[in-house]
Amino acid sequence: MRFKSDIATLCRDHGLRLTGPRRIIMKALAESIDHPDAVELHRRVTKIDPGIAIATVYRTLRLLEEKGVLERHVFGDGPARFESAEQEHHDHLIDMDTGDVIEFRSDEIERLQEEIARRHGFEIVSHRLEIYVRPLRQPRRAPRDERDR
Amino acid sequence: MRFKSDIATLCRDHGLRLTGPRRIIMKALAESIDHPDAVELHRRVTKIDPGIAIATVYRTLRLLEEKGVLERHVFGDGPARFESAEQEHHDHLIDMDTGDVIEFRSDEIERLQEEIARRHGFEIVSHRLEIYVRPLRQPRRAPRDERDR
DNA sequence: TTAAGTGCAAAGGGTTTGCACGGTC
DNA sequence: GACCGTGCAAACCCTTTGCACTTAA
Repeated sequence: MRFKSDIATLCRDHGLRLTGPRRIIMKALAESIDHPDAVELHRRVTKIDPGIAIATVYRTLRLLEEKGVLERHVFGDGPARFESAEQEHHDHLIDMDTGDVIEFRSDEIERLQEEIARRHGFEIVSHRLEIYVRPLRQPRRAPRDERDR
Repeated sequence: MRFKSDIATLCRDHGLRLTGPRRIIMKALAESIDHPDAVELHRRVTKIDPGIAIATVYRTLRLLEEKGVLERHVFGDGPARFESAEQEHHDHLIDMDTGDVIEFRSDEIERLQEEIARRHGFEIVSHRLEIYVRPLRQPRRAPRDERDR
């Protein structure tokens, strides 16, 4: 997860004290390449400092969300998952087999949404587009031992 | 909420017993023009029979969802809200001022989603598009019969 | 020094479930 | 008469919160 600036700067800029737990939690976020939920993140930080309470993880996540540093997503009926808000807007493909999240962006879809909202007399505050998917079976040649059956 | 058939038929077709609570809950659903959640639905049915437990409402909703009669939606981080699954697929505009839900459909967006999923090597299982909106100050409301396609 | 941050445990909201009783088929 | 459905209360999961203690600034 990429942030605009380093952790100390991020805290200073938002009026947050740079505490031990905070540093570890934000470092774990920065090193995440996925979209972890609070429990998973807590698992990661307690490997470094087992004393960190899950309440602190929840508080830090909420705080960073309020400051606009993180974005919160709820896929299906699962727990909230987080990603950096400091990147271009995008939507998500969710691989239902693995839970993996793939980011994508479609200007065309964005434009159509604007148009639909306007046509109904609204302006968009935010939106959420999630496509729940399964891997396509690759068309493949049958291996030798599967032929001629 | 419109169902394909009457309540008795709906139950029989899905192997469900037509009990008193069930009849009242399904009648309340049929008469709903909005997208109620379990608590709101419970409020409505207890006006007719105050003895109906909220657990029964939850069980009935889950059952009907599993049978493919209802669709479950979670808007924002609110409670699950339900609508008939026996209608054409559509997406939702959510008026953030009132909580009202407006249905819309865009074949163009559907097509683009298919394209995106395929390009990433996936097939779509389901998707969810929610546009959170606020009324424009000089609203130009779409006529009732105007379509998005 | 002192307000912000923390750990812990308890509480919260929405939803599900175990149990014994009651009603439908 | 089976067995499904129900009411009730307790349990559940994820998340927040009250409290007393600790710590960064």
